[in-house]
Amino acid sequence: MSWTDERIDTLKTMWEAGQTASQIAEALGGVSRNAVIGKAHRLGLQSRPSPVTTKEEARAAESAPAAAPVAAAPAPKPSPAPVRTAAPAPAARPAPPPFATDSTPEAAPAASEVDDEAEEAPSAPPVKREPVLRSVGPGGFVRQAPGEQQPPIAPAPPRRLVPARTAPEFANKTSLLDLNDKICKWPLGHPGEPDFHFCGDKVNPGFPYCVEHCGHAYQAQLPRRDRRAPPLPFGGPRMRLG
DNA sequence: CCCTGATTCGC
DNA sequence: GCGAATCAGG
Repeated sequence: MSWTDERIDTLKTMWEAGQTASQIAEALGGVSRNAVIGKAHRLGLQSRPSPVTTKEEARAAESAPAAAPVAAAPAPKPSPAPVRTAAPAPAARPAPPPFATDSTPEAAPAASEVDDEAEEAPSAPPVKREPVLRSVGPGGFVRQAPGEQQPPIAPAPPRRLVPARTAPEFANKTSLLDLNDKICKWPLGHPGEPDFHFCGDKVNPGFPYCVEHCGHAYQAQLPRRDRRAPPLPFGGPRMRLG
């Protein structure tokens, strides 16, 4: 695999969004985590919150919160003081429903409301996590262990980078940057359009999609005579424009 | 052990 | 430029 502009763009975006190198490598495919890191550095995307802290940083982080902030004894060595911009928290972000209740009434013409869907469970302890389930997909597809085989490129590849700016009405929807191993990556809409997003439901464990979309992605073979023309979910192979 | 990113260095 | 190997912290 080579670093096409497209892939580089994906790398940049995901890297800046706080996705880990492993996640980026997996999303890109065909490259290792190291390759992603190496490329990121070569691109100058250097140094995000790294688990590895230098001794300088460690001391700074240690003394800073404790000591009075006014002290500010300028260290002889310019410690970068890495500012943790924003709050990445890439992994744990299930479904932030800070719905913009105010008015943004322009687009989303046929958007049925979902706000009555508000989460209940006022004090429900979210203790139960996926207990190594082995499920059988709805389409009758054969369940495979996650490591056994790469999932086939089922629907339109989520490769196509989402424009960084998504219409605010869909800001709470699952964007490329929200993708992780626990949520359904089934694309909805078309890349490049403002309402393009991903399903975002909880995945069928071991699969990149939720149970419902696994049923779309993995379909048991039918006898040929019973088979109809394939649905071509996204218009078939991408056309090259220009 | 697992994970993470950083760095090196042969290609 | 690339990325495996290696390093080093969590």
